[in-house]
Amino acid sequence: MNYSKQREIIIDTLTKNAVHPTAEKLYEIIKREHPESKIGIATVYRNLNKLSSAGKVKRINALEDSEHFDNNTHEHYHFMCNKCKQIFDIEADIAPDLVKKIFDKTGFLVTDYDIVFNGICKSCQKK
Amino acid sequence: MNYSKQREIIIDTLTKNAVHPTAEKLYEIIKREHPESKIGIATVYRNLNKLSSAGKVKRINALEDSEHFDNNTHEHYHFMCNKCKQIFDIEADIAPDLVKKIFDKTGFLVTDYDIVFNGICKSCQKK
DNA sequence: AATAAAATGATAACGGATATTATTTTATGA
DNA sequence: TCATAAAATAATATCCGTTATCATTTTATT
Repeated sequence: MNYSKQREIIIDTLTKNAVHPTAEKLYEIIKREHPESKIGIATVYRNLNKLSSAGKVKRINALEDSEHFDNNTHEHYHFMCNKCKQIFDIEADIAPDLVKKIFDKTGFLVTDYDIVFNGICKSCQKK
Repeated sequence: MNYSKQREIIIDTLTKNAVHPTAEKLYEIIKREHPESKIGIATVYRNLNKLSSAGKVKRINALEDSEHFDNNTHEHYHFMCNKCKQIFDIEADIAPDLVKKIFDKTGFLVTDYDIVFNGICKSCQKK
């Protein structure tokens, strides 16, 4: 992967915005914060795809219309609040050894997975 | 929900096809098996949405372009093989008490979730 | 500096899903 | 059982997130 200014901005912006933005959201932020960059939406999609194939970004399939992205590729899950629509991190230790358990039980080799819980977050419950 | 012949066919066909079809696939099967029914694709989508809101059908977000549906609404997970693209069931006991664990740990109230593993199934590994 | 490979911007195109609308079917109850 | 309102349907236009295309620019290599 060759260097590009745009990719640097994309990675940088995703890292600074740990809110798990969609490609579109990320594009908006970049346009706002780097108006000189003249970056195109296709470039954002192209790079997020490339980075997620390379394992440098995690794609989150959030039971919604569009995908979200996360610069944290360490094992963890997500929780999306149905009211405020925010996405929170959930530590992976609530369900240990999933890959091994599945292999032992079924012989299936898990290479990737994505766990997204839906519900109401703590602060939205109080409202 | 009022009765309709089309909805009956949709439920019936989904029940008989435990392969977790997409709306489009289901539509094709119905056209083939009930050519007299003249069912429209929008009706299939409309009913699957309605049935899943009513909890009578489970929507599966399979890290793919389109959604799949499952008539089995009991708690279980899914495994999608990257080679043969088949979707298999995984029993829920590999990760017990997720909802409770999340609530205890974070205060978030989980109302729904969807776990889809990706990888290579047993028979595709041999090839 | 010359060249090839990679990346970009602009935008057309794709495709899954939904909205629209006129029509038909179902449920209700007089 | 007929009249009426609500629900559902078929056909299709539309929406919108994402990808493909392609001419141009940038990066890496020698």
